[in-house]
Amino acid sequence: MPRMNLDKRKILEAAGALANELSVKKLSLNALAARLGIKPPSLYNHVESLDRLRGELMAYGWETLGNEVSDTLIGVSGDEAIRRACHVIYDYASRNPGVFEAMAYYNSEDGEGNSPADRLSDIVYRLCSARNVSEAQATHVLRIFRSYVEGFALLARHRSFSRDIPVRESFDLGVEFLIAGIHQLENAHCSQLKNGAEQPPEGSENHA
Amino acid sequence: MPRMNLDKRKILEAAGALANELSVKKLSLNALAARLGIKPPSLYNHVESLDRLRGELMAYGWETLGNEVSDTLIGVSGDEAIRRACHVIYDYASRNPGVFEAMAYYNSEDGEGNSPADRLSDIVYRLCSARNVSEAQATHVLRIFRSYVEGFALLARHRSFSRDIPVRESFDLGVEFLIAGIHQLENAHCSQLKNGAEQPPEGSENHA
DNA sequence: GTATTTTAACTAATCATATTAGTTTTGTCA
DNA sequence: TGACAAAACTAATATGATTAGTTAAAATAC
Repeated sequence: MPRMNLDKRKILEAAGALANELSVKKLSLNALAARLGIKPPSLYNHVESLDRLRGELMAYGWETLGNEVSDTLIGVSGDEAIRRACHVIYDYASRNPGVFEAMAYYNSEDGEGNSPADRLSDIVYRLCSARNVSEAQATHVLRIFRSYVEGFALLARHRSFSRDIPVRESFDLGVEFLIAGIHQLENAHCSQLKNGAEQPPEGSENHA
Repeated sequence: MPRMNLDKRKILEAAGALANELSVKKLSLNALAARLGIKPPSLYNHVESLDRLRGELMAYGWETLGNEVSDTLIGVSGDEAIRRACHVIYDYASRNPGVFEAMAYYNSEDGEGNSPADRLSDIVYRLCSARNVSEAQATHVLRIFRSYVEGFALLARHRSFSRDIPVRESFDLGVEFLIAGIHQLENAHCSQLKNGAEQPPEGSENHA
């Protein structure tokens, strides 16, 4: 009978914590209600259904992550911006495995345009147009980065990687591969423009 | 009372078909039993639990995919082998979205060492050692490829990509980025060996 | 060929969880 | 203060996984 002072935020935070502890698929209304100190049916005053809750958790995760990425990129540009964005995403996924799983699974199906994918789009598009990479190719680049980063985070979460070789190094190397790929695009485009001979990309500067 | 002639294979095929039609999370014993012409409890003569079934579906998917990859690679080597392997995986994921989702989600947690990830390992390791890429780096390369290909397939499945720009082109471009990355590693290693100055990698040969 | 054992189907029952219906309580606002 | 809306509750329903216990078909032993 007492009133908890619940709002969407508190509920999503509790749901996120549960998802991180148990995994999304084990996130239940029972467990969530227990954690919030209410009975399961009371949740329906705040949420339409369990499935919808998962969808909102996804949106909440993207929003949080989008903010973290934005914060990291203040005053940073060029390749370094991409690197940092990738790292922030990867770290977020490590810290919030359950929420990140929701973000990957419940992708954009349930309405809720995923704003931070949009935010990431912006970053990549800006970086690409700062170089001479066409918008169509920027779209390719965006898809490639998202695929790599999300795929890596999911595999790492599922412990699909043996642990004898540092996982973080693999991730970083992949990011450098992709950044080098952008440079290739840029150079290909430049040499087209200049109509000159093929100019080799410089390669990543900091990797063994 | 009549006896269906069920075996694991038939059951997994029906489960796979259902997963592809409905998605893994909607794969239920009810639906599966109905499709097989038996009552739900009878399934327990063949399968330990729904969760275990999903795990076996994952293993079955990896095995099938592993065979397809092997078949494709007969008589093919070098970069082309990598390209083909990536395409086969991507096609498989497109044809069997539900099963592939199981393969990504239920990764190796539930026992069942995933043999075809091993098969892919073999391919990548062989390709790397044919060049001068160390074993540790081959591990990085393997992780990077898996992440990219699985991540891309999942995002494509979830329709996270706008459809105005061909998705397949994005995928192919990413594969070329990663192949170029392997070449970079190779060159980096060669120039170390020769103790020469840094030699810029040549870049991928066939992309705009 | 019959008897025994195992296998795979069944029905009936249980349990967990999401969800709905209907009620009560609490806080807000005129 | 008194009406109203929001948010909690209890009780009930539905669905789906799972278990218990039963029966019939196939395989095996004699």
